Amino acid sequence: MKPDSVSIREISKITGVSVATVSRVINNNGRFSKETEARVKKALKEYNYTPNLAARGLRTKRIATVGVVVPDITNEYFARITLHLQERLFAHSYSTIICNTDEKADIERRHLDMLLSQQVSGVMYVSGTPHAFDRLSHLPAVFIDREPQTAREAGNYSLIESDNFLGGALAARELLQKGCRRLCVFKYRDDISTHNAREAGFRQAAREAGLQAGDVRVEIVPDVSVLQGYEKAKAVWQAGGFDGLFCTADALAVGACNALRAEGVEIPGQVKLVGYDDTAIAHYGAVPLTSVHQSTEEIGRLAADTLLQIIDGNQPERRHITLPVHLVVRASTGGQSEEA
Amino acid sequence: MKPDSVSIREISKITGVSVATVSRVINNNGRFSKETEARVKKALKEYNYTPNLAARGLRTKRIATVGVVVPDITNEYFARITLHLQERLFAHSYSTIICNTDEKADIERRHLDMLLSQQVSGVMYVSGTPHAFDRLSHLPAVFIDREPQTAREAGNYSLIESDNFLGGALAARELLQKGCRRLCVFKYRDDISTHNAREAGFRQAAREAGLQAGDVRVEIVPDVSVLQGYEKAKAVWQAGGFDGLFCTADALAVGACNALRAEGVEIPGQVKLVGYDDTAIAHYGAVPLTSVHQSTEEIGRLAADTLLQIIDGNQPERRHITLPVHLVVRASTGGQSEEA
DNA sequence: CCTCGCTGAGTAAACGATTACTCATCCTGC
DNA sequence: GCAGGATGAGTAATCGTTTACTCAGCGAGG
Repeated sequence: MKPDSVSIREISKITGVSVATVSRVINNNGRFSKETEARVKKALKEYNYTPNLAARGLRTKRIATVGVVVPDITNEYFARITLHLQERLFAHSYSTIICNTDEKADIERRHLDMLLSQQVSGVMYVSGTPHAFDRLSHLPAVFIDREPQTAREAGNYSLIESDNFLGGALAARELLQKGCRRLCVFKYRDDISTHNAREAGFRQAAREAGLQAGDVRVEIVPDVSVLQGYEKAKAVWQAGGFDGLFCTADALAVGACNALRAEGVEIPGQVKLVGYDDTAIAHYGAVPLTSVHQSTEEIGRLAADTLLQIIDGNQPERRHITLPVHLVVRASTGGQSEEA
Repeated sequence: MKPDSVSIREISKITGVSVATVSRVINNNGRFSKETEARVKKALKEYNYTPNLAARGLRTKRIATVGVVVPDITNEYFARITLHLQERLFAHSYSTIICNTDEKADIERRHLDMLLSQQVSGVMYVSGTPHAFDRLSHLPAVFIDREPQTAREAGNYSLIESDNFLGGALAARELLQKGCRRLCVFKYRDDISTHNAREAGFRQAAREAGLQAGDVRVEIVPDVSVLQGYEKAKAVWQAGGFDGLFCTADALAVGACNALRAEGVEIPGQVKLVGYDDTAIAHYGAVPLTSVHQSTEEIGRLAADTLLQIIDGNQPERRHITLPVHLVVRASTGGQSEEA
């Protein structure tokens, strides 16, 4: 019913000032008298003016929109980060285009082409391996969780991650302190810095506690899914077993838990279990799961602020931010207390 | 490194044809010879031409982007729908701007203003009560799950939902068939068509089985959260109890399950429990949860196709689509079999 | 031989907003 | 009384595409 949207020109006609002045008032840019300002603002409100972002973007070559590239939005951890990113960016009047890549290079490529076409002012990579990073080497970018392996020379980006090494170490210490000696790690892939760091931290803590390298068995899984955890746990248990298991993602731990119980193994009696990310499933699973917690809110907030800094042309305060993590102890390691 | 992006004009200079012809080739629109086409296409590829969507949007007043308004992206059910929406829209070369409203009217309003500024060609409402629907009464829109209560006269929209009435009825029949007679329903709010329909279906099935209206107790909860389910279950149990509980969302059921077990109640021995949405937590919770399953994939696919039809100016085949649901029976009602 | 219709392609005007120039007016200080 | 700076505001070019007109050339029908 209402007019689709009035343009700056119509406001100009209505108020009797030129379009240039209207634009100046809108952007609070340049000089104009108090009266002019009042008159224009009144008209803007009254006629419900909505700026045409296409026109503005065309002229200024920048648009208050950033792309968010995420491997799987149905993963609760990623969803939470995405949510906080959006909240923060929205508060700075940026909008976000969320792209789900499913970890597929060709999908990511198409998404990036689209983002470039949209003239987005920056890109946020949530835990993604950027296969197509070269396409946007000149664009402001922030990586969350995973470091880009390629195109590292292009300078215009930052990395925000939580302390994965520490997270792995906390997991190991918890298991060791609770008496575990035959340790096992289920790690997601072998080429992701995030998960490698978790393993490294775990190993180091085990070494410090006097274990030999051979006392820690590491299994690689190709997917983060409950099913993968289930299958792998069944296989490893039947092939010799362990008394402490650390999974670099909660879903794996949940699957492992199910498999072990199906084998008649008691948790935490015979096997103790630690997951990662502290997702809802960890709270409410069959056996409440001890898990490494990282603050998605803080990650999102910092990442958004950093990207905005880069977009504004300021060097970010820090190029590489590492956030602390802590362990939430639950029944799967037989504990009540929560340790920082 | 690479040139930011070549424009149509540069392609025109390179190939020696006019910009108009280049545009025609790009859009496969109008007449041009085979040779011209080949020459232009070669140049486009070679110089890595990327269309400027701002310019195109400015000229054509429409842009291949739709807004997706969702109350809470961290809710697995919404996230799955959003994912499938995006996949489908992306396949038709539309991009999506995902907006999280947190069910807050003012946030929704700001999001909608932004979407209008972006000149999006349509809006998808995922299970949201459109508080600000009037802002976009002229825009193509598809509602998923919840029917708009206001501005209903504006004709340009469709509604996709699953059969909530049937879902409620299936839940009731399952509980009744397993011997429950003192039934209780935890319903999310009292003003949401979706959840009201679930309750209505539940009541009707109970009536058909010979129960009196008084045999079904209904409790309203203000939030879909595990905590709410926990508190409400504790209170209701201590105030008299029930032997069959239906929650209109899985999270509530998980909370209720925890509370009841904390009270020493056996599930499914003393109380049987049915949830809704069949989310991961239903599979892997402490007691695997019987739940009503709706296909997020189908909902997403249909919604996307319908919105595209409306955008293209065709009346959608059906203005109101209702999808079937089925019950997945698990331990919380003591069952193994899966019923359609 | 003239005219008509078709084909392929160029010219130029939008779309809505921003901004570099320009300019009239007024004030201030000498 | 006048130079010169400050102030407020208008003119017009521009961003990259699309598209309504226009037109030259060519083949066919009368």
